[in-house]
Amino acid sequence: MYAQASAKIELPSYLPHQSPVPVFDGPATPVSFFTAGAEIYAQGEKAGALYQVEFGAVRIYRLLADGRRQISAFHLAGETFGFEADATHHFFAEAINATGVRVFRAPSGTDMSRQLLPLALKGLTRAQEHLLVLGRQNAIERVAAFLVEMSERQGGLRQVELPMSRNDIGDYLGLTIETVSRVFTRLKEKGVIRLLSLRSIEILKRDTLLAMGE
Amino acid sequence: MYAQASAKIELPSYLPHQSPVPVFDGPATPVSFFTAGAEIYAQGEKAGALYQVEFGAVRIYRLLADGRRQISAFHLAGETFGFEADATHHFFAEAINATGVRVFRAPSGTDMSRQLLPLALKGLTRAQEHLLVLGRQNAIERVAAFLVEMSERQGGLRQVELPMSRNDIGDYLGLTIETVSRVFTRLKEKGVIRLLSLRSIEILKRDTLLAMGE
DNA sequence: CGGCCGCTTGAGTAGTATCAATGTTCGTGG
DNA sequence: CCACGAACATTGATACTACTCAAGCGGCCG
Repeated sequence: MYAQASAKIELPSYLPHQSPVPVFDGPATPVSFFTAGAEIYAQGEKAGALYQVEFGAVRIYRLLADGRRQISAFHLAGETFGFEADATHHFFAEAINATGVRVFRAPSGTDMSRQLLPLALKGLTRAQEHLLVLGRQNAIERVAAFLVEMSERQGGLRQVELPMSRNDIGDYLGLTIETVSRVFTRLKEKGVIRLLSLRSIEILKRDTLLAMGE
Repeated sequence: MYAQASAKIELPSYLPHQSPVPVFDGPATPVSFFTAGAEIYAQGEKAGALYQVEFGAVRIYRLLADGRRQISAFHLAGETFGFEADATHHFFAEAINATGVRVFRAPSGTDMSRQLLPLALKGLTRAQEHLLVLGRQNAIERVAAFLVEMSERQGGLRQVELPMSRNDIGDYLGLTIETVSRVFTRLKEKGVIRLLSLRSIEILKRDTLLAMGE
């Protein structure tokens, strides 16, 4: 459907908060460009490569047979994804916006354990913390936790860029798009946040937000 | 509160389905015994050791300030846990029943990456799959997925031992104890499962259960 | 055998999903 | 640069699932 595009990519307005340091010492690999919605890899595909976001954002997700979707992670500029427990991808990866991804393929025989372990452990901790959000928090708490997380991942600034749609946020938080929208409205009414645009919010009461996200 | 007990441990009726192979080649370490409810480590404690379940079962969890609890994982005989992204434990670990745990401490300077990476990746995949359950499945689907998971981890047998209480199951699935109980009743009424005892079920219609758990 | 803890069952409610309509934004082409 | 259309987001009304509160049951241990 969507193919890789190598021309006419608009640069997003937000920049990497984490400098994209190569994952391992190897030959410089080219950057692949993906348009909004383009698939980077699919569940069931053969795995093996590592992917580092240069700019843009990526969603990692799984589907149920009836189409219900759970996004297990977003990856922003500087972050690495794509490692798997076996030779197969267990998830889908898609570009959310126009996105640049650097692909690394370790020469066969190379042991990447030392480089990969910290990334895997970081991901594991983040996933387990997200389990608490999905299992035990209500809609307001989930959205608050999400906004705090996005803020911290963007350097803790007041202004937070949300590269993803309300639909993506819902599928990340286990909520419907309508509920996400209503919570945003309530947070606005309470003066906790302000919407600069649909994809850009300003945090006015950080403490309140932190307390909500628990 | 609960201290390590070294005497009068009852052996549980279920056996390891996975032989407890030492995690790394090192001096044989003794087995620590924990009574039901005993803490193995706490959130905030200094991490560093690895733990392998010899017999019994362990729950890994986090708490919210108001006491809500999310169990992120159960570990059965043969499984290894306790590795962290940094030097601090981010979760609590408790024995569910009388449990034997072998503790490994790598000599300082040892690089365990090769051994740990597959474990971390396995845990990451399992956590991400659990996100789908918590985020997008209803009560019946969650319980069905749980029973299938427990069955598979015990060798795919018809009879499944549940070492944990309904409360633990609820906190793992993001449900209340009452809802878990009601779902068990419905599954019984539908002839999908049969309760041999509170902690032991027989799967009568595996296909139905698989379809429910998606 | 009695008491306690864990489990089950029931009634009522809160919170989120669903369905539906309206409003807004953004990208395209005139 | 503006107008249009499609996709995305918000708002409202209603339904339904799972939670809360409460009472009763049952197995297990002392």
